Amino acid sequence: MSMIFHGMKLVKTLESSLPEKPPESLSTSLDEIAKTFGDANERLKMLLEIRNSETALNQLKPVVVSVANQMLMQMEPASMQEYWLMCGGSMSSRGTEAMFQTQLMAVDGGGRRNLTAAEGSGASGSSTPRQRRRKDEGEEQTVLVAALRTGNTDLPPDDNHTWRKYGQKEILGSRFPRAYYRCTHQKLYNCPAKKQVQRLNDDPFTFRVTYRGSHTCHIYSTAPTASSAAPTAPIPSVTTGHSVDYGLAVVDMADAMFGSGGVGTNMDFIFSINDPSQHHQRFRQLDDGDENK
DNA sequence: GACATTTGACCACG
DNA sequence: CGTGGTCAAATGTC
Repeated sequence: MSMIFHGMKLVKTLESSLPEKPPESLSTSLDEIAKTFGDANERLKMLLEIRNSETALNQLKPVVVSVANQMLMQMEPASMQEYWLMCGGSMSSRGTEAMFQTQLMAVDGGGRRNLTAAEGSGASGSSTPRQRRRKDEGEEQTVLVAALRTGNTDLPPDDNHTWRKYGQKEILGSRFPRAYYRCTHQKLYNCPAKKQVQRLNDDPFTFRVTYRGSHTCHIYSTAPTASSAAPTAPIPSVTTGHSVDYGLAVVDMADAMFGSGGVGTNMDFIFSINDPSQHHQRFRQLDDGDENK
């Protein structure tokens, strides 16, 4: 939408200066307009792709389509301009090439298990098997993130949290291994946040990042929304001073603009528009055929 | 020495 | 029993 508005603005500018426009700059302006609308059309197609995948996604995310439609139908120019500015500021301050993120939030509705004691007991062969947590209850949030195209493209884009890698696993049907990270402050502040990073099969320059658990080692300027329904005792004294929580700030911003769906199910599409002339990323359908079995 | 990463093994779960 | 998530010893880095 913002790109369309931008294109319209260019058209108006051109229109007002048309009589005295020299042919060279006229050509430049037309090129710019054509490119802007072309890019907007490309993104529109992504959204339509999302809508068309309703059937597949509905099993998991009943609200996907409505939110996509909100994007398409209900955005107001004023808020779009604001959104544009917010995105631009946020992204430029980070200096990342992640141009396009799709956020998918879900709440695990599954049952929870009682975890027994014996945490941290011995290694293999011990008579008391160590406790292994599985099936983290709470929300799960999946984000498609463009990989850095310069430097080490193996590294997942920075999300302003410090993560410690604790595992890597070959995943059936995936060309690339899945990496497992947990919050660096897990021990210190009992922070339960974790994330998984997985390259997409058909686009090595895109990561699927799945966040689990919300950070309790951080302070948010705005109250986290559905993504942190029940945070466990935030630590007020922990102010790292290093920038804002980009990942969750994005969610908050999207919530503020679109409004959250019901508890636990909504989908926010984040277009990070640092430089609108670059968006090599294409939306990937979140279906099973895409990658994992 | 403290902390992060690697990696094979362990174990929960379907 | 296969798969995926986690553990923890070994190793690397600062």
